[in-house]
Amino acid sequence: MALRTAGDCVGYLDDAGRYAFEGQALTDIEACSFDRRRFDAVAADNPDLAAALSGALSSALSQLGEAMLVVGKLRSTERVAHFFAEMASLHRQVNPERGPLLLHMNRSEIADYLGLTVETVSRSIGKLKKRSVIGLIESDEVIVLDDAMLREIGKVSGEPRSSAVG
Amino acid sequence: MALRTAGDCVGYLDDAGRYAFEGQALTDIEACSFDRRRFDAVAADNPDLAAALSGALSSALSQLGEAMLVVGKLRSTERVAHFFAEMASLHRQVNPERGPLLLHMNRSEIADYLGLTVETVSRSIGKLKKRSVIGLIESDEVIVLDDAMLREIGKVSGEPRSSAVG
DNA sequence: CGGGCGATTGAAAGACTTCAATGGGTGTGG
DNA sequence: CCACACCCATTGAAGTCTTTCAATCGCCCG
Repeated sequence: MALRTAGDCVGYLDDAGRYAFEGQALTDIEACSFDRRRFDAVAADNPDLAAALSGALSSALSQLGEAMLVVGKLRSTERVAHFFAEMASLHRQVNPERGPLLLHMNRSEIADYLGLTVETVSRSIGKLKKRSVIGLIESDEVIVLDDAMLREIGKVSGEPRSSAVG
Repeated sequence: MALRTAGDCVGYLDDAGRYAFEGQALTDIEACSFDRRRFDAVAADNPDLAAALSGALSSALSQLGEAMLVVGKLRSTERVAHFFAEMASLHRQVNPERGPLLLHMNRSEIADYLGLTVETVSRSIGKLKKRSVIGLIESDEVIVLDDAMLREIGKVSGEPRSSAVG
């Protein structure tokens, strides 16, 4: 339900206080995990760490809130545009040099992430391509041709549901 | 994007570390707010409080995750059923005695909460009523006639999208 | 009684899904 | 080395669901 990149924390404590996490790595990764008891002990002595943890949780919360709005209020092509914009943002964050955006996800995974079907995703990508907002090198290698337009299309606005941005 | 009831915490810290919250009270409420600096100081000395705060955040996170699935994978009538089930659950939690469920929301607010239109919500409620899953006293006073069925209809399952529960 | 607001209902249009078929790439076995 | 099977992406057509546009109904209030 959310995308993470290098340096991010994952997981949370469920209602029973147990660590909960489900995820899938899109690339090779390195990850650290900590013993809960010892981590809490350290956190108790380091207000900064506790604050950072709380910050991570808050950040995840606002990210999920954003995703809710995307899924609840955006049409298929708009959702796909938002997804690409999000991906591009993460990509820049880790990989400053300009280069094609590697999705590391096939259509089926994208569809699942956006609550759509494979076919709709494919058609939406087609529209974005035809409008020259993006370009495709491979089916999972994207070039953002018009970042401003991409963000505009994928933007969540308060209006009902008809911002068919030309 | 989420429903809260008596005793719940609201709000979180945004990326800049500032308190962020938007909400709407459906009934008269009493609320407490705390000075951030002093609260943090107290939390630093009370690991239990810090843990409770972290728990509240985690709980909000899992609640939002659930909502994501509802909005992303359920059809209109299923979403409405889920909403009623959720409402009924909160209602029981605060108000154990059997009684009609007061929504405190009009159709427009429900529609917004579920990412649907007023008309669709109205039609979905009509279907639930016709199937004798719920009954209406007033437009915002509901009686749950078949709680099991309500939960079944509003359940998020892994299957694609065609569990037209008879 | 008329006006206004919320809810419901109907009809048509629009969007997405589902079913079905095709094309491109890759990997395997003959 | 090539043929074939397979997976993924794309495209087409039909079907289903939701939205949009409109009209009606009931209720409360002035």
